[in-house]
Amino acid sequence: MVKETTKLTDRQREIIEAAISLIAEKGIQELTIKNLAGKIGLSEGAIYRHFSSKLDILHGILSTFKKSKVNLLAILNKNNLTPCEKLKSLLFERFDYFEKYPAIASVIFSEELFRNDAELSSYIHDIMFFMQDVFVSIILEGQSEGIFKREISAKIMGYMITGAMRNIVLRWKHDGFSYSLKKEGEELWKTIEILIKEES
Amino acid sequence: MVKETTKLTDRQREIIEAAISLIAEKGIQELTIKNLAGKIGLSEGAIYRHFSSKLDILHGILSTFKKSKVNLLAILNKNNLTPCEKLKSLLFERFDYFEKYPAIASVIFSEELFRNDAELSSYIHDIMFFMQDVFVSIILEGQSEGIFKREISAKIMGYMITGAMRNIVLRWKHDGFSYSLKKEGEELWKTIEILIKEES
Amino acid sequence: MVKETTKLTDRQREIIEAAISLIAEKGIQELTIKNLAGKIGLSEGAIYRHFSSKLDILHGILSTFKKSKVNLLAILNKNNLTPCEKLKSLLFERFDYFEKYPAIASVIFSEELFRNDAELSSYIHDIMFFMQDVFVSIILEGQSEGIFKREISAKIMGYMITGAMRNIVLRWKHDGFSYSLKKEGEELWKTIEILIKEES
Amino acid sequence: MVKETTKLTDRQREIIEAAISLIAEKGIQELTIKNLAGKIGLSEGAIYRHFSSKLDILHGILSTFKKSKVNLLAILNKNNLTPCEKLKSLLFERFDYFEKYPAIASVIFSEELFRNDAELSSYIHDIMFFMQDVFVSIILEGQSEGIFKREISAKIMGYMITGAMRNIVLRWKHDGFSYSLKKEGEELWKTIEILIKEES
DNA sequence: GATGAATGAGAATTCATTCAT
DNA sequence: AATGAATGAATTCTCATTCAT
Repeated sequence: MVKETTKLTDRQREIIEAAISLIAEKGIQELTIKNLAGKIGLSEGAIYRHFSSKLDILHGILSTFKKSKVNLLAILNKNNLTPCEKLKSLLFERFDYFEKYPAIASVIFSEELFRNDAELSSYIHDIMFFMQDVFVSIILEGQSEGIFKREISAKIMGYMITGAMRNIVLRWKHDGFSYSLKKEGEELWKTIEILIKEES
Repeated sequence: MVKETTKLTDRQREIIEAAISLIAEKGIQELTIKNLAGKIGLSEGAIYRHFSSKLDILHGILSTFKKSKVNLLAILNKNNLTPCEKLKSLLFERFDYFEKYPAIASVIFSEELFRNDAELSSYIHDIMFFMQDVFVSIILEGQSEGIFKREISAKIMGYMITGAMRNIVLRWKHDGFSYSLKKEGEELWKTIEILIKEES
Repeated sequence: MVKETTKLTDRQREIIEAAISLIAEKGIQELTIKNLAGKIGLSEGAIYRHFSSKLDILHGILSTFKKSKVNLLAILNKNNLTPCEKLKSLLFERFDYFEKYPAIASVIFSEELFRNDAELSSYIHDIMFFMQDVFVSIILEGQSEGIFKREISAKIMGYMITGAMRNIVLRWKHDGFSYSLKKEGEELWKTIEILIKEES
Repeated sequence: MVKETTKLTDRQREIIEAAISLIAEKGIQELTIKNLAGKIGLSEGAIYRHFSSKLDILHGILSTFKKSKVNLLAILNKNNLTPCEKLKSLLFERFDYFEKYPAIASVIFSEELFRNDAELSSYIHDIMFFMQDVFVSIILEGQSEGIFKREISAKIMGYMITGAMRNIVLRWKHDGFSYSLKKEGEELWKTIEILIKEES
């Protein structure tokens, strides 16, 4: 079993990356040990040198996702930023990340794929909920500072922002990654800013 | 092959309902002919008297979803409603529907599940995009009438609304359908109303 | 069980004919109750009103073949014909028959198709061997009258004649029944005549 | 997919041999993956490590048959042989081969068995037609040299010879391989020789 | 580390046959 | 007579996993 704290070997990283892109390209049903081994150029048996089971590989994938939480927290804790700036950089950080790793973007928004295993399922929900929570806490901060509208529900606003991100990313994927995701992110931000800011 | 226009027999409806709730409860991987037959109390072979293949059943499921499009259009075309009222009834209609058919709600927001088959995949994307488009067209209407903020992107707003709906429904499911979805819908509407309305 | 002596009903005949042409067109693997019923426009269950089992249908097919034995015997016993004339009319009778019922021709030469069931297997071998025997007895007759070469083996000659017939018919079928089988039969007869006749 | 040019592994050869004898003993309907695996003492799944599909196995069988073409061509090209000698050695070579591999003999003459798949069907027809053509070309050679009767049709003669071979082999099989096929071959040759040779 | 053969469980599907209506 | 639903066995094939080399 790959412990979360354990550093991954090069081979393990390679396998996880291959698994992610396999899912991103063709869906979870194509993530078979055979396809995975084929993609890397290993035999099927060899995979088991590096992961004790397929489930273990899926865990590895989700651990990878979890790592990106660190970036979020860094932003959240930059005290020199206003809530508005925080919100913006958070959003842009996410879109940058997804543009850089489209395969991960495809997979991270497909929670349902992991429904089979209880542990995996709660794992990915954690990740999604954490992202929402980060947004919510910034919004609350902004509301308490009086720069964001106080009458709206921060929780709902969190849902709206992460939901919109998901829709944008998945449509981007559906369109074959054919345009700049960053620009979509800027458009999203513009609208959020207008919506959320308290009239001064 | 089950034609879209064909009326389904009772058995076919029964099978599709069983399939939807199987997916909702345990995920698409549990949708096997064996489980399906077991759930209904039939032999595996018997399923094939009613659907020519498993794919055909999945088509049947998606057709069921598509039918709910009709409700949306009915609202869209109620000319005596203001855009604001339209938006509200649309939202509530959806939440009512999902509360009534939680299994469908679980499945309809899991586009990725159908990625295996190209036809199914585009089918479900159609359904999702259609819902977004309906929201967008109402928002545009409201903007042109000057009652919704003109500076925001209607498309983005559509993404935010459907995205929020999805997040709410999935969290509701994740929490075991333990509270009223309707109330969540009302909360969502309250926030949307505040955000979108032009200050008079 | 359909007794051999029993007269077939119209429906039974219809079913057997459909079965034969199904085999002729697409091979024995396509002879399923479903296909058969579909070809006639009946339900699958209905077939069992007329035959107690699929095996029974196959028996019916072979009985049909067996009936054509009668024609052969009639020729064999025409005492006013010389062995040479008998041989010729026998040959032509067969080619006429096959040209008229190409489906039967396709099937009767495919003994192997019936290998599954011991009874059917010996049945069809009977038919084939009977045909060979008829040829052999005529050849022997001709040899004893001194008009056919005495040094050749009548049995081998029988093999050669029926074997050639089979090859001609199957190639004819392979070529899509696109030319006259009768002409091929004449060519065959011309060669046989030359080969077999004693120089006078 | 097993390429024709690819050397087969030991296991592949073993599987193909088992398949051929299974067909020979009990007919094509008994050639199931289960029976095949059972005969070799493997699990069903294991078969698929060596052949990608059942069709692939059937291709393998036919490739085996095709290889015996080489022997025929070798005889055809022995320039020091007279047409008469060529014909004789060809015939004997075939009977030797069939006596050595009775299973193959059973199968090679059952073209109809492979009718299911278009490719297989044309494949086996190729093999049969090739054998006929080899006989025809030798007969034509003999006719042009004036040692075979010129008035007979070489094509028909080819049909007669291969047809007789088939009848002899299948009767031999039907009789449980209980006598020497070689002797039958000699009898056939004696008759052919008498029939075909020009009186000097 | 890596390979390749093997396994056993399970998947979708087909088929002959039965039976209530 | 005929239908339509149902069954149970069989079939091809896939997959995660194991293990000797």
